[in-house]
Parts: sequence; structure tokens; C-alpha cells
Amino acid sequence: MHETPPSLLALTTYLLSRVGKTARMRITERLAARDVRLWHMAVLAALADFGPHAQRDLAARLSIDPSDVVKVLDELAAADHVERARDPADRRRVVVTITPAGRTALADLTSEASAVQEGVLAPLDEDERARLHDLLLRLFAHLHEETVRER
Amino acid sequence: MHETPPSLLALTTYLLSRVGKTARMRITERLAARDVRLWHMAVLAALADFGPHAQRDLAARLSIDPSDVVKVLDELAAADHVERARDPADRRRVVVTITPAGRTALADLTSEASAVQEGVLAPLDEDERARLHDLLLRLFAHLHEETVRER
DNA sequence: CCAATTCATAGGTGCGAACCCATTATTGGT
DNA sequence: ACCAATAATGGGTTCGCACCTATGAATTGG
Repeated sequence: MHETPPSLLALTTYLLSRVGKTARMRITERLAARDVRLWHMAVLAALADFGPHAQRDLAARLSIDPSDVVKVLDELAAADHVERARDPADRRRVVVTITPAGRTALADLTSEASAVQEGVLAPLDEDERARLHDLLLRLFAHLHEETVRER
Repeated sequence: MHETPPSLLALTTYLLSRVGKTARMRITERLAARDVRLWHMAVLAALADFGPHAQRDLAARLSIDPSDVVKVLDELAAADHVERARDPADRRRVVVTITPAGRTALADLTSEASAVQEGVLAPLDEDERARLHDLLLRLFAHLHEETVRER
């Protein structure tokens, strides 16, 4: 009585959206325990991986509205995970830098995410996980390509 | 400047949630052109695959709130895609049946979804698509197992 | 040096999804 | 015959997410 309709299970996109959704949900609720939302983590990751950004560049990189970047940064700054400073070269810009505390927090969040991932990918062995990751990465790259090209 | 942070790309769950989300978005907006939401399609699929259901059973199968089932059915009935009839054996129950028009609509929606799928899975060849589908199916089955067990 | 543009910021809006509660009809148990 | 449980229904709430607009400060181009 709880079986899912085969018509739906036959659609890879259905599985994708379904599995993706629960993955997202689980990570979200884990982060919520730390008073953090996904965007906070994404911003910290961007800063850690690519160095300081002007806010507009953060918005562009993460495909998020600039006005929403402000709100995320407000909270990250309040927790001392990032620092905001006027760019002396162009005083309209605010350049955002991750703090050591921010890096620590990011490492913590990443390990939380990995824990969740362990639960989601439980049925797969190492090889299969690697294969899945590779396939998804190619899909993502392709979709990302498309959405960037549209601008 | 539009590259996604490697820290995130390294997380399979991130890719899952990201790719899954755009898959969902694309299907959703396709269906919207037909004035249909995902739940409508899911309900039609359940009825087509498993035959008539009492509404409470539909709710259980699809893990959707019973009160939301009502609303979806209101719209499906208005479009003559399903028929509602009191169960003579238990007059509290309303047994829902898909109509021929409903089956036609479902076939139509399914082909729409396949078209979207073609776009999303474009970078993969046949073998890879099959492999991806298999992996996702196992993940889904596992997650579904868990959530059912919790009740 | 003025006008148009860019950036950060604050505030508000719309939408869909997921719940939750109260009501009414019907049933099954005692 | 009565009472507790179950079904469908209608109503409303909350929440997150994406988006949009206006404003002020700063810059750039003609």
C-alpha cells in the first residue's frame, strides 16, 4: 500500500528530484541546529575556496539575489565568521573576507554534511558512490553551463 | 567568476539537491503550462498503476496530507480526469477512479516529463543514463524504506 | 562637472508546499 | 442504542525561498 507508482519510478528526473529533496531537507535540518541555513554555508565555501569577494561577485557566483546576500552576510558577520570592509579602490564596493572562526565553522558544517551524506548514500559501496558523483557532476556542469549562458 | 566552490561540488548531496531542484523546477514549469502541478500527475499515476483508491489510501501511498488530497482531487475531478464515488461498503470512504480522459492526460504529462528529462540528461549516453537510474532507484528505495518504517 | 550607472542596503511581496484543526457523516464495538 | 474512532472536507497558518523596488553613496563617461 506504500509502493510508489512505477510510472513515476521510471522517470529519472522524478528520482532525482525526490532524492535531491530529501538530501536537501536532511542537511537543512542539521544546519538549523547550528542556526545556519544552506546559503550561509555556500557563502563561506565560496570565500574559503576563492578568497575575498565583493558582494556583487558573491551574488553572481552563487546565483543569488544581491539583496539576499546582504542578509546572509549580516548574520555571518554577527557571528564573526566574515569581515566586511570598504574597498579603498572603489568605495561603493564592500569586500568580504572569511575569518579563522569562519573557516572553523565551515569545516564543522562540512563534516555535518558528510554525516548526512553517509546516511543518504548508505546503500552504495565506494565504487558506486564515486560513479554517482561523477555522473551528477557532469549533469551539474551542463546545467550550470546553460544557466550561465542565458545571461 | 561563475565557478561553483569546489568544497560544495565535492559533496554528492549538494549535487543531488542542486540537480534535483532544477529537474523539479523544469518539470513544474512545463506542467504549469497545462495548469497542472506535480501532485496531480502523481495522483493520476497512482490511480493508473494501482487502480482505484480510497482517498486516505492515496494520501498514505503518496505521503501527502489527506486534506491536500482533497484539493488536488477537486481540480482533477473538475477536469474530468478522475471520478469520485461513495464506497457502498463503507459510505465514509470515497473511492477515486481515473477516467479515460485522465489516462490520456497522464500519457501527455509523462511525455512532457520525458522531454524535460532529455534536456537534463543530455550529457549522458544510454549506458550512463541506465546506470544513473539504477543508482538513484536504490537510493530512493532505501530512503523510502526508512520513512515508511518511521510510522 | 553633470548625468547616468553601479553597489550595498532596507523593506516588502508573492508563491508553493507542508501542516494543523474543526466539522460532518458514517462506522464498528460494546 | 450509544460512544469512540475513522473519512472526507473546508478553512486557515506558517515557512522558506525567490524576487522586486526604492534609497543613498560613490564612481565613471561624455
